[in-house]
Amino acid sequence: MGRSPCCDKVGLKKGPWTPEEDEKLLAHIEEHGHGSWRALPSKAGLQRCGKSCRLRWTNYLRPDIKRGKFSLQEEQTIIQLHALLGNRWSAIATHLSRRTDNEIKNYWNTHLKKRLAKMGIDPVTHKAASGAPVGTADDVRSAKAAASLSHMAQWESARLEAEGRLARESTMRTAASTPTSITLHPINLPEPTTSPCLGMLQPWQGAKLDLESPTSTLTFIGNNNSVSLGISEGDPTTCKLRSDDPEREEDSVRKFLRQQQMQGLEGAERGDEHIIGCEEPWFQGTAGVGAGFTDMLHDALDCWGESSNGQAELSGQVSGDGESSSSYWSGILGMVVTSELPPSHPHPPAFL
DNA sequence: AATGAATTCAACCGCTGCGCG
DNA sequence: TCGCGCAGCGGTTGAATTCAT
Repeated sequence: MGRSPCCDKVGLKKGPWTPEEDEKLLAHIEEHGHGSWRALPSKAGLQRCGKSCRLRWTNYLRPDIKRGKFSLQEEQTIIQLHALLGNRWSAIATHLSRRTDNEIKNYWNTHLKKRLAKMGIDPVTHKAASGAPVGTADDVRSAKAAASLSHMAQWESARLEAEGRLARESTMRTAASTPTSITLHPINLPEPTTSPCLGMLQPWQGAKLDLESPTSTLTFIGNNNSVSLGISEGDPTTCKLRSDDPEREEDSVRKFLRQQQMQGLEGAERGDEHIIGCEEPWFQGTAGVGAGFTDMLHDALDCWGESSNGQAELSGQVSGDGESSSSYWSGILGMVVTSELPPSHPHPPAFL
């Protein structure tokens, strides 16, 4: 670090791009691809640094960019993903494939953050802000819903981390051309556990490992190794996939994720999968999670809205989407708000 | 109509992670 | 194994635009 910025080179232009520069960059990339960004400016005849060119391309010139107002669905997706991923804009952007990370970041900072704050939700933690009005039964219900959002976010975040790690490793191992889909082979799965700990994961079992997810490039090749999900003895709240052997450990995580997937598939066969108009194909696979979050978020926002000005603003934008709520996820929310959620599971699982 | 405040968003800056020699 | 160079990411800036008075 401490390296001097590439744009410090004398003679390199900074600031807004001119139409002529855009044209040059566009023409060059269309003809040759971007190749090495560092080498591109000289090849394209631009007095810019490669970094600037890359930024201009990815944030503005790329032909597949969707510009303009964000739809309600996109807003929901951003809020959900932000709850799960935090300020990882590029990761969020992969789920809104036609939006750039910069645009999403800007939109969050200028619109969504403020709106959540207005609703009494801390945009950082996605929990009810400390100063949020609480008192009525609805307020209490809202607070619980918000708390559950955060709780779910922790669990899901841990799962996504594990999934992402496996995806990276899997990608390195397979090193195949550019497979973007997962090949699932039938395997012998263990009976679903009745552990109270894993029972907590039931809500996520409706979420399949998505076949098109940009973050899910796993390729599961079936094998007959036994699954051993380590449950910490004496502490049912600690779900830990443990092993002394990294290989077995990875295998366990893989199978754990696959178990969730298979059960999700079973759910789909039963027809109890609900999808709320997610734009991205991959999202449909994980709609259980997304829709659930959406519903819960809506529910929480609705509750707050009844006692705040935020409702008017939000309701004005909510169309018929809310109609297609998931009974599955409503059930989860019901479990939460009626305090059936065991309070003894305060920690997300450690997918180590 | 003028002006200052607020908002938006393209672009920059600095840091991190990864691949390669 | 280590160091370098590169691409990519997230935070920040500031010019342009819109809004309020």
